[in-house]
Amino acid sequence: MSKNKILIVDDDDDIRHLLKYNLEKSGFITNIAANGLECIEMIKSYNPDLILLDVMMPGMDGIEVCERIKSDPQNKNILICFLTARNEDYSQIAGLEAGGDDYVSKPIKPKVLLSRINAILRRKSNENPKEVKNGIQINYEKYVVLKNGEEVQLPKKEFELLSLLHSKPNFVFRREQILNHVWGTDIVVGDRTIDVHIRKLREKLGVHHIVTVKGIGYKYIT
Amino acid sequence: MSKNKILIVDDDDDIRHLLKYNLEKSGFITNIAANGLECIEMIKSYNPDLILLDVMMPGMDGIEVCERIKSDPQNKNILICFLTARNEDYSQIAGLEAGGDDYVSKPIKPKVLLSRINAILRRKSNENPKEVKNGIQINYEKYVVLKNGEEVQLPKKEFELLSLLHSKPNFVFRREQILNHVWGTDIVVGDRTIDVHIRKLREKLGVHHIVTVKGIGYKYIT
DNA sequence: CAATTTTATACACATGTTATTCACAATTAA
DNA sequence: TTAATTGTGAATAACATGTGTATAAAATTG
Repeated sequence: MSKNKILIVDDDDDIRHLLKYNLEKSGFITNIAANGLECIEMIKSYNPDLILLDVMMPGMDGIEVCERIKSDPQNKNILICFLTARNEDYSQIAGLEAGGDDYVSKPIKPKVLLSRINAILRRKSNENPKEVKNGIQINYEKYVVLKNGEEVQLPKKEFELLSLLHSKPNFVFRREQILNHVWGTDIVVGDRTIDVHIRKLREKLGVHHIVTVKGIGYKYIT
Repeated sequence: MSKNKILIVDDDDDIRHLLKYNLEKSGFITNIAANGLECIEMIKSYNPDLILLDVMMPGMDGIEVCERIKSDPQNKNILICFLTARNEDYSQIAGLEAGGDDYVSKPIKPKVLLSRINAILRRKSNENPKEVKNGIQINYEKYVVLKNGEEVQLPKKEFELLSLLHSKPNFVFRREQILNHVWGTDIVVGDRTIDVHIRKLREKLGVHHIVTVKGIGYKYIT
């Protein structure tokens, strides 16, 4: 698992750098933004996994920043953790929290923050376990396959077929199972269809990843 | 190895009894439940090894029943095999399948069901890698045989034949039994067919693993 | 919305594998 | 020894899969 990138957004310079220091010491890659605008501009280039977002900021407040971020489907897998001051109104945050994120109250205790961050990331990584298997990594959200780090765009059916096989490495999927999962039960396709898609995958990923088990089906090997 | 207990859960009375009849004929102990609630109530007292669980049922559907069962750590070694109708949505089953179970599509052919059940049970009994029997180990998921740790790919019939013999080391299977299990009861093959397959296995695994019992059949020795 | 490109499927045929048969040799048990 | 049974080599049948190409369907683009 590669290091997680965290974007710290707070108008207070001291807090920014305190957090940066602590998080980097714990192995995260960090970057900082002083306000909502900077944050939004930075997302594209920095592509953080998680944003620590101060709620109370001059100009655009954290809630609004969050809404803007989440409104772009491209960012739907970016996690947001609010930093809230004591006495802050939690009602709005509560709503967002239902979306899966979290918040930490100031004053921030590094240990608390850290465990909170780890919890969020763990939750997230459980959601879509994208381990690398045999040089092939699948990103279900971006709908893209990484072959030795290099992005390979696969058409829908090929992607789904690979996902299935990849989800259980070394497990032999019967042709019937493959049909049911990738094509669905009500669709009838010729019996060469699976083979053709397997061929395409082998062309794109290299022949050695998918192994035929004659009379049964196919398996993705590690 | 004691007889395996199977709990059959389906709302259709005919199917329940058809399955019960077939499975008992094949040597399983069975019990039936007509819906999810009955099933769950029955688990504690009956303690099945495997549950055949219809997906589409009035009230609680099979998926939910499964989730409930699996949520209790006590039941974690109960196997679940879904019975699915054509046109059923497999997306949820896919996830559960990753847990190690399987499914059979309706209309259920007794022979398919039986071989599926046996595969699941074998897979299971193979899970905790106990002693290797005479240097030969079978991996039912990968559909390979490990000969001193080295993978050997066997064709379907050879694999099934070996699986059968291997499942009960030192037990002599009569030729008739072998035919029934590997070839099925309605298929007629010449009387040299078994021998030929045995020969192939001996070639691939070494002659000393399978012993002929003249006039009776064969056994896999440890 | 028509043109174009991409993706999905079909199909015929090549290829390779697996299953089976058969004639006959070897073995074994009585 | 003999009759039954099993082992074996080689031929063939049956089958499953790979592949080139055609076509259909879907998505994209101007």
